Amino acid sequence: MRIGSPAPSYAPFFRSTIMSTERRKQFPFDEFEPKWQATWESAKAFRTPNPGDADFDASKPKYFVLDMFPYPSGNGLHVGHPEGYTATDIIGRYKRMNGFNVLHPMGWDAFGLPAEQYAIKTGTHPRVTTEANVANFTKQLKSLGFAYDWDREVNTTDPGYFKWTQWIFLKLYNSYVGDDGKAHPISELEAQGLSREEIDSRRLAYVSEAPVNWCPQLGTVLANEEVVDGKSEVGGFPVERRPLRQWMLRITAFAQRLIDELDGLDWPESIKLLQRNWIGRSEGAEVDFKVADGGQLIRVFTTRPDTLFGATYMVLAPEHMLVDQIVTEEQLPLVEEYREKTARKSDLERTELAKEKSGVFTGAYAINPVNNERIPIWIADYVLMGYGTGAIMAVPAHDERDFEFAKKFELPILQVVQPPEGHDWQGFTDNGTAVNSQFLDGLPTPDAKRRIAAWLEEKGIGKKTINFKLRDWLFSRQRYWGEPFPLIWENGQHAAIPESELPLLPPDLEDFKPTGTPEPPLSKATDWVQYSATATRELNTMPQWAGSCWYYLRYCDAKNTERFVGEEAEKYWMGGGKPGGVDLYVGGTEHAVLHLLYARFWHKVLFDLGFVSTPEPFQRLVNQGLIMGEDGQKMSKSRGNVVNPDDVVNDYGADSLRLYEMAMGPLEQVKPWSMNGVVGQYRFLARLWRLVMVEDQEGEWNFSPQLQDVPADKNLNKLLHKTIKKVGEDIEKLSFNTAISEMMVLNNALTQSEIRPVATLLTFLKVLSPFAPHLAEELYSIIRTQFPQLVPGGFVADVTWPAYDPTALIEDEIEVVLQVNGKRRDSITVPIATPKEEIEALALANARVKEFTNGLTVRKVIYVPGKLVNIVAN
RNA sequence: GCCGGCAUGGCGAAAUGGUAGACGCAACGGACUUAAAAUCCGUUGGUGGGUGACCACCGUGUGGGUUCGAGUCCCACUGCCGGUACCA
Repeated sequence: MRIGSPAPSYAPFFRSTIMSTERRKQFPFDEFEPKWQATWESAKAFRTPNPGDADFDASKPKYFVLDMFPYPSGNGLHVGHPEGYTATDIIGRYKRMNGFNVLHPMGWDAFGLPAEQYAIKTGTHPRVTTEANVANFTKQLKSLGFAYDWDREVNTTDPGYFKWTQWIFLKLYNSYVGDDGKAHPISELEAQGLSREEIDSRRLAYVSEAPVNWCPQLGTVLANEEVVDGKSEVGGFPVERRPLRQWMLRITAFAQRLIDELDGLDWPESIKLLQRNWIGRSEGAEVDFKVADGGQLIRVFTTRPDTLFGATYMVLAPEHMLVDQIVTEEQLPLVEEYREKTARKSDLERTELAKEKSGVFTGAYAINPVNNERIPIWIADYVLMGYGTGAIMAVPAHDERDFEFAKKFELPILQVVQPPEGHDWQGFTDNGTAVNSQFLDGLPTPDAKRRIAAWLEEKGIGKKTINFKLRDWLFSRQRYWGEPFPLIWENGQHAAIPESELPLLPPDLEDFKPTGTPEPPLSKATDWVQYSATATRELNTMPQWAGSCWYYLRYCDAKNTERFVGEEAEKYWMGGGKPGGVDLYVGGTEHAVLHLLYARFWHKVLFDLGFVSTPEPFQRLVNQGLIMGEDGQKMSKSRGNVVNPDDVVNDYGADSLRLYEMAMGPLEQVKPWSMNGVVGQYRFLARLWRLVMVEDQEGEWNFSPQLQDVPADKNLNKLLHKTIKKVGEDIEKLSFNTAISEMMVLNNALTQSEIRPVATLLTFLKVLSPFAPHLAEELYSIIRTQFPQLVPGGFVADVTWPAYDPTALIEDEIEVVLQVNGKRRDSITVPIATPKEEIEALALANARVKEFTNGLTVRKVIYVPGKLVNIVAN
């Protein structure tokens, strides 16, 4: 394809016929933006060759710049989307211009609830809805001129994609974590002769009974996001927790690595902290308490074993297995009632509504192993079955929750920690000194912890332990629109289907209505369910997170039918000698824990099994800030403050939108939208356009006679090189807003000069091109028609980033600010090479300085080279 | 409650410990126009003074501190935004 040879011709704009709704365009972006988008597309301008391709240049370094791919909702693009996308596009284009092979792809996280809910309502197959939404999103994204390699587009609902999601699941299913903390193939356990039960209990994907949100009125299982305050979002019916056979992923086996290996990543510290807190490592000890009379053991976890002497009662989670065994006949009715009541409550109710502590005495007692005291055993919902051992020793004197509970039920409170001066010991939870604790007395808390741990271990009744808040990942959903599990059930046992049967497509259902039982909708496809005469398929589907756990890998080799990603492609794009493979990952903070933790988990499993070459997926992470509405509120349909990017593109063009999204402020910051701000960027681009083009009487744009092939004067040249330098540095720092300001300064200077040197303008366009690629491309090609000898063929997107000339930046003279006692009083302009002594002398002799030092003694003269002189006098 | 982030003109913002407010918006004045829009030129933190070029003082949420010098560093506090919530 030949580029840019025909001279431009634009239709005149008839002002009189154009109404206010269709305001007159200040430059014909509506013509050239679609033109360049089509040109880039047909020229495959942003196709990225892979290792092995004929046009692949292995000598270039790689740069993998990634956006969090969107869920293609029916609402279309939101102005929040192009914020991150523009940032990565600028980086990607800039890196290309700097000689990198850039991988900058886009795709669709397209499984999910809304399409299924729409199907239930209208009967439209989710595939149809999804296709339409993807088409709309694609059109919208293409209208913004992003330099994606569309050949690498991925879609999580595409069988060619989810074949590999299912394949990775089978890897998880067929792996376990060894003593080395790494994933290994399950075949190793088989070789050791372990039983089927033992093997199943160690798989990274395993079956467990877990509670789901069951809504009897709606006759369906609900996702967490469909439950609001314990009621269904639709209809407001009560939702119960009901245990159901579920698939779980053993992410907890990676908890420590998920914490430790954050260290090598260039992520915001706040996000690392969020992940660490989510994983929630806590060091403590497990202690066994004997049940008096019964003899059963109750194991508790505590971070404060040093307070063991202060344990005056115990609490079991209501669901705790031992409750049935130890409860006395007398207390049984109360305990039963309490257990039933808590079972009905959702997690939300248990926490948010239970401000007031509740609980019931079981009638049983336990023996405190340190002093053989009999202490009562209670059940209470403030002890959670899912954390630790589901049982605690209560030390009311030094734990807020136990303190509250003990006060309410009038249980004894015994001091065992002496706080520092000025603190009340009741409810004191910090470090202090052990008291009333026999052999621990006088020890500071950390020492007491060590001492008691040793003692417990010696007696064989406890040991140091580490606990994590992180739970295993509930991986199954009772939904239609998700990846089916590549598993079957036969004689009550599960088994994987052969890899050759992947992808396992979901059955083509026509009836999407809930089954009315907790059975997943796939159960309706009776033919599909029957795998063989004796085996049936697993009916659950995977959660939406599944597809997004590995999509970045698929981008490296999106069309590979043999492997989830080709080895060579993976090594090249994900390699680079750092822990993480993706060089820059931009997305919202809402994924700080779940998506980013799940993806890291899968990646580590794949790494351990030798399928990928780095231990971490994402080296550098940046969170873009939320864009608020013009009213400063979060954008939402109900507030009516949503801005549609299509409207902005229509009125001001894609380049204006791109520029505005970047000029708003720092990328990471939360900031409000302003349509006037868009206009500012639009005017900037229009002014730049008019540097090259002038409008005649008929409203036709012609090449400007002010643009001439003459050398730039010294000041303009200095400004140009300053701009090249600053914009390049700012892009590297992701400070796009200040880069744009600097380009505006250059633009303003050019506007004000009578003659505009064409070489200056061409360089300016190169610097502008990552930000406003359409206008840059258009003006570049227009200038080529007038100065063919100055403008080589090809896209401006393909040119080399201009190098700035440091010599052009050298100032002949510098302005030195004169301060007296830190206050600016005057400034002097001196030749650059003026020695320090001379500048100081000039400063002291300065009339204004004298005025303010008059009558004072000069104590000190501070000279900051090239900047200022501060005279200290009193 | 706990954790994190933010606080600068009328507004969005900018400032390696060194001239606070670059750049943009809005506003105001002027040029062009029959007129308006657009465009171009200029003014624009506050208070006070001067006919004027200018000058002084005050000013980065509040109060202290470090420093020759603080929007920037330290301590204490206030307000707003986000996350999280009985994790023993």
